[in-house]
Amino acid sequence: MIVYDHKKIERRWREQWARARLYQPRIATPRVGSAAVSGEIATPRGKPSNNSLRRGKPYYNLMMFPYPSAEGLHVGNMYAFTGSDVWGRYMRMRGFDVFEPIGLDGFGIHSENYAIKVGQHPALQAKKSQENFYRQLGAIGNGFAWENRLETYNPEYYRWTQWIFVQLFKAGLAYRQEAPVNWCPSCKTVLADEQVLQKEVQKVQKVQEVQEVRKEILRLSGGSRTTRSAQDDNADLKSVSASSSEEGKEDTNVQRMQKETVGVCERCETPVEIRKLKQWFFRITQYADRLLENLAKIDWDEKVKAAQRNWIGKKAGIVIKYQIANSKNESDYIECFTTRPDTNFGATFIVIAPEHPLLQKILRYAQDDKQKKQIQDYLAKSLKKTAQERQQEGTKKTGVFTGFYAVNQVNNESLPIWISDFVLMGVGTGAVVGVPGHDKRDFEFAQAVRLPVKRVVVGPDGDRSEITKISQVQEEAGTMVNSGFLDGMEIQKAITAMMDYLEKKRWGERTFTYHLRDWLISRQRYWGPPIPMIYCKECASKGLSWFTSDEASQIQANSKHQALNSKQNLNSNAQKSKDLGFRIWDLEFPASMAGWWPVAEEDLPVKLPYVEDYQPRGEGKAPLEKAGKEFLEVKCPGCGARARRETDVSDTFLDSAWYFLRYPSIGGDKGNKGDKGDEGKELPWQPEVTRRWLPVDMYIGGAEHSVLHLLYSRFLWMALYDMGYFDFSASNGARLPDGQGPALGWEEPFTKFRAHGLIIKDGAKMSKSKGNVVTPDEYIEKFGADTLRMYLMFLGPLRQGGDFRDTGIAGMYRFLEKVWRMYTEPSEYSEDSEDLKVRRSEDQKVGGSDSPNLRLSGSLSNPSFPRLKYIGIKTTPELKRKLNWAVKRATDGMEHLKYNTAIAAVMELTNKWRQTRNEVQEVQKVQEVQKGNQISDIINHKSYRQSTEGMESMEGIGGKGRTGSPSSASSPSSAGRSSSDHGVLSYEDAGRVLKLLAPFAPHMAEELWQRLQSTKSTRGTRGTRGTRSTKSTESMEGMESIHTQAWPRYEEDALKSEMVTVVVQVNGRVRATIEIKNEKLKMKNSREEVVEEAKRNQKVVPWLEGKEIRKTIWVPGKLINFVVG
RNA sequence: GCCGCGGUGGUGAAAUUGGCAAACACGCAGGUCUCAAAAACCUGUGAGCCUCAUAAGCUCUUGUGGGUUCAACUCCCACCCGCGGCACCA
Repeated sequence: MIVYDHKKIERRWREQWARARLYQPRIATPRVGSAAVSGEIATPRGKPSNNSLRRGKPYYNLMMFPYPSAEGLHVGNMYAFTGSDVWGRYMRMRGFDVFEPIGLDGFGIHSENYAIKVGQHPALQAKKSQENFYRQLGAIGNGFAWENRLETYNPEYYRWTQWIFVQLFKAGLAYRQEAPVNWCPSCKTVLADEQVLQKEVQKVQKVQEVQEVRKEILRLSGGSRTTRSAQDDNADLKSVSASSSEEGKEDTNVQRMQKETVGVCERCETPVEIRKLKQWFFRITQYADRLLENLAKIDWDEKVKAAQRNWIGKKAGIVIKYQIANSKNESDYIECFTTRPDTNFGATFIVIAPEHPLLQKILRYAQDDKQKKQIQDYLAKSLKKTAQERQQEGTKKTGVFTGFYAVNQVNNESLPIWISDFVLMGVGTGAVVGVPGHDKRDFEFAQAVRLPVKRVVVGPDGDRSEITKISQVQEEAGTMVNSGFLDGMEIQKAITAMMDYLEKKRWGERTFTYHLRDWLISRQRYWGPPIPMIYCKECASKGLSWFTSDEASQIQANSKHQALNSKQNLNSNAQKSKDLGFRIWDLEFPASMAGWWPVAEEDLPVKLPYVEDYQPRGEGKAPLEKAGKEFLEVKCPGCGARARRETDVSDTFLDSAWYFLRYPSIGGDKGNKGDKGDEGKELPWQPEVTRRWLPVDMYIGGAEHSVLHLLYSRFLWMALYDMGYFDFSASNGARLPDGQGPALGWEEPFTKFRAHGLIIKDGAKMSKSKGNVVTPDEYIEKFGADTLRMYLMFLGPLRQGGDFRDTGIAGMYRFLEKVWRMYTEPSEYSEDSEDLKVRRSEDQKVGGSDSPNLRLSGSLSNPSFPRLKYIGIKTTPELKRKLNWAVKRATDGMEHLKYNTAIAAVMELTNKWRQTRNEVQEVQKVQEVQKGNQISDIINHKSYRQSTEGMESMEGIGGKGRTGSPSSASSPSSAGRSSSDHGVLSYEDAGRVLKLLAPFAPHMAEELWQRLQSTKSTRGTRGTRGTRSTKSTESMEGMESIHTQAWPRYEEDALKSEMVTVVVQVNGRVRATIEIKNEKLKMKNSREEVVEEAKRNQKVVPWLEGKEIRKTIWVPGKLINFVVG
């Protein structure tokens, strides 16, 4: 017997596949007369093969590329890649020309930090990592299109990353601004909002804070009735403390419970600080609405869509203007955004953020020096605080009165204007109208600084009393009171009524707020693409920039930026654009852009210079500041004066936001070059190729990129689309599975997205600190990639992840060994029966003709024909049915990414196959013994008779096999033909089983498939194309890979057994099962007959005895339920 | 607090349209083979009860409590727990 040598097999096939370019799809549209069209190698040229799937429609199967930052890939990565590859292989077998590219996201902080850690220059480290990662990625046996790989640090790639930056700049979607930004003191760089995580930390409270909390507890427990002074509170506290015997307990309790959340760096978990720096931003907020609305139309995991909705955070509300009371100037007003204008009659104050622009005026006009000093002190204190400190203070409110009042025009009341750092400038308008009666946060502030509380809503509890406790603050539901024209209305109705009223009076304007902020691009780091911008002092002093150039006005004149220029794309973010000094839709000159010029497209890439001292310095200075004159000094593209390059590099997420666009256009006869666009300009992608392959059909990746990568990619795609860089209009909806284009008119880059789950190890999360990171290498070495793939996919649904345990993988190896044996184990019965000898000679006469009889008889003329134990000429009917069942279940499992069920189906099938074979063997043994003289005994043997009956009517899939007896697993009814048939599954069907296995265990499936094919070809049976040698397992020449074969089909009819099991219930409880003939169900009175049979059933009778059957439920072919009383 | 996903044997899990809960595995137990072990193969394996025992049978069981239905892991209502996202968001 041949041993299953996984190492040899896997190495061999990986080489063969590469040589045959099996996984290189036909990237370009086929050209007439072209001999060497990519991906056509495996098919004999000029001879179209109906078995060839290489002409299928394009299918772009994308997996998130890895960042090669650490020691290598672990089994978690392996899990994800395999999951994606299984899908790709399945789609290939479904007839698509599948493109499954791979690359490395090697630029960026991940890789740089790792390089710093191991003390290696990032450029050198990248080479090492690249080698290691590609080796690992090769070892897992995925069907990658290796010729199309890319690395983000390759100048040929980042040339185009920079190109994209330039395009966004020219479209007004990139801008530079001083802004408070998240600063990681450890990574010494700024972070996008998305890169700051909220982390809960345990914090032991200081005594002072404990007292604050205790005060609150006293209030909550009803200790105080009315708003009181701090002195009162203290007095109260003392007396209670003195009388309380449980004081100590309470203290520790408070200490234990205290938890805080801090913003930390996504990579190193260092608490983030806030700094003000001049930075480049991408105007993603301009796309907030489209990014939000399109979510409803794309086929993505709900989880990911929800995360994006949360992140975009659109809320409807109204901006209300409050006039400053003691100012005659009409432009002196405060704008407050609120979602709850219904409570406006309950407003008792206004609070503004310490960064609010109005404060400049307030300080200028403030009369009282003492108050001015107070304000300045407070501002100094709170502006010094980091966001982290502001947040850590939690619900503890502080504030200072400005001395100014605003007018609430709905009731002409004066609202004192306060400053507090709980109000954030970045949220809404940076000013809040305080309704302490119906907002818990406002209530806390009112209590802290002793402002009045007014009730305007009566909640469902009916409480109409004065609001003195936070538990009385009604936020959600109720009826309006003390609110003039709103009285008696439910709050929802009142919101609308008040909005209508305010808009009519022109005191307010309906609008939306968004949580989404513009995308911060600048990084003061080394390992990234230099931002391709040039700053010219000369131009700056004259107020010149690219936006004043001829090119800019040309673009403005015949703008392609349709969507950006159209009114309908404006939203409340227009407000923010205005604040920045320019609007993109009319390309008004932006003041902050003075002196800035993009590097000309033909001068790209701006190569990252080699800098010895690449480590981040902090203080907002980039390592490239040390790059030397050759890099830093450059001629101004505008005036020709000496100018300076930007030294920041761009965010890693920009590298990965467009890589899927690049993949198809790499390689082939184009090499790594771009292509001429419609206007003769070079583009990062070949328009024809892009039309053919994009958008991505299936994207699989981690849920951790729900907002970062996936949102940025969508934004970039939309922006480029709006700029007119993709033209799908004339193309190819036809390439999609159902001949439909995406519902969105190609506005989205990823038609389908699925998030894979995570792999844990023995119940614990894998992490370097725990030292339980599992690398695939050792398992591939020991068990092979096929076993590891199978094991990982069998753990559970792909979206769910699973727990990696060593015992489980050994079990999977056993399974594959079993399968191996079934395809290689020779039959122990070498003697031919008389019957077979006769047929043999007949076959020899027929020779190689295409007689259909050949299939049934099988030519045994070649002495090398391996006679296998488990594979023969015919498939027994019961196995045929099981095969159909398994195909159905496996197909279903594939479609829903529940690979575990697909594998289980194949397992069941092979179990059945072996079991059936064992039963046949029993018969054969009997025959061997009784050979010749006791034939009649054999013929009378029950199972032999049954099986021959079955064989006669069986023909191909969907054949009307019959077992002639109730099918129960233990009876030997499924025994195949006697000794003339050495096996119970036909060669065709054995091939079908391999096909089901092929996506999971691609190497073994290929090996066994080729063995099976060579066997067939030496037998001279049908299915041979071209000449095949018995050496074909050594070479793919002239062979067709199993991976381009059609996925098996199943026939509904073939699933039906002769006998059907009907469950008999009494009052919903199973009491018996009865077997009836399938045919019986088709008869007119089948119901009556089956019900009668059920009633007579021995096991059912006692349950019906003496009871009246009130109702009988009949689910045809499945179940009977007697309802008795 | 809001949004999303989930909760089924000792473990990973399965259950298609509301129709036999626990398929397929892992683990465990027993057996065959063996001087022995490993491997391989076979058998058993949700819990409880009845029974001398066997055969068979009965009851219970899908986070909790209700409901709809002849019938609920599946649908509805309320709640609990876990994971993930957002959050002094106005």
